[in-house]
Amino acid sequence: MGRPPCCDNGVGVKKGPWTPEEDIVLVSYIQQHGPGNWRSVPENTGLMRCSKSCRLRWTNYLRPGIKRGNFTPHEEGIIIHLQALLGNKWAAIASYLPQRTDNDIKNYWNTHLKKKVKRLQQPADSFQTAPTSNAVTSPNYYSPSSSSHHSFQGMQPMNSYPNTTCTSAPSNNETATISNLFQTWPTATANCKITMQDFQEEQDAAAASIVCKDQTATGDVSKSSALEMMVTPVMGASTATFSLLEEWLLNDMPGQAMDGLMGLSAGCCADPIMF
DNA sequence: AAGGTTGTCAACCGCTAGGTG
DNA sequence: ACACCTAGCGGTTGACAACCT
Repeated sequence: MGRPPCCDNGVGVKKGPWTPEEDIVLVSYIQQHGPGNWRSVPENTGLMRCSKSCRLRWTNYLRPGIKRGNFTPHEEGIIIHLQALLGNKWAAIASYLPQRTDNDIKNYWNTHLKKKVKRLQQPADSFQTAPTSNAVTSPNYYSPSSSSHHSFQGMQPMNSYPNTTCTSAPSNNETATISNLFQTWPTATANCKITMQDFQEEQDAAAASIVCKDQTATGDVSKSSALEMMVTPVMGASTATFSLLEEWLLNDMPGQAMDGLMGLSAGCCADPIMF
C-alpha cells in the first residue's frame, strides 16, 4: 500500500475564492512551518481546503515577492521572446520573471500578448508563406530589437536574482496584513521553484541525441532546436547553457551567439558531460 | 438605466513524473 | 516490483468588472 489518501476528494472540502481569513491562516502556518508538506496544511490549520488548493493559493497569490498588476514592456518582451522559444512552458518562463507566477504569465499571455503578437505578425502573413508554427524563424516575428531592445538588459534566470521583494502596493487591508506577517520572512527566492532547472532536467539525453541527429541531417538548426540543445540535462550546466541563451536573447545578432551554441551542441553530442 | 458583450484573472481540473511505503 | 500518493504543470472554467449598445 502507498500513502494514505489525501484530502482532495474528501467530503466538506471548500472550493471557490479564498477569504481573507483563510489567507491569514494559511500564511501564518507557512510562516511558522515553511512551505511544503502541503498535505499537513489543512489538517494542522483546520482549513476546509484540499492540500492542492492550499499550495496553489500560496504559490500563485500569497507567496512573498509576488508582483501584481501591470506588466512592464520589459516583462512583456521577455515573455514574448521566451514563449516563442520555449512554447507554453509557463513555469520555465516564470523562472526568468521571479516576481511573476506562471499562472500570472499564462493569463497575461492568453489575454494580452497572444493577440499582440498575432497583430504584429498579421501584416507580414498576408504576403508571407513561411510557416508560422515556429515564430522565431519568421523574419516578421516580434523582435525586442524593434520595440524594446534594452528591455532584455539584465535578464537572467530566477536563481541568479537577488532576493525578491514585494514591490506592489497592497491592494487592501488584507494584503497589508499578510505583508506584515512576512516582515521577518528570510528570503523569497529560497522558496521559489527553480523551474528552469526542472525544465532542463526534463530534457533527457534522448532529446539531445535527436537534436544532434537533426543537425547532422539537415545542416541547419532552428532556434527552437538550438534551445533543445541548450537544455541538455547536465546538472551544474545550467549557468553555462543559459548564459548563452541570455546572450542570444540580449543580442540582436542571434547568429553570433548561435555560433557559440553550435559549438556547444557539437560538444554535447560528443560528450554531454562537457557542459 | 438596463441588458448584453467582452476582458480579466483566481481557482479548478486533469495529467504526469517522481517519490514513498 | 508494485500500487498509490504528492507535487507540479498546463489547460480550462467561471465569477466578476468594465465596457458597449
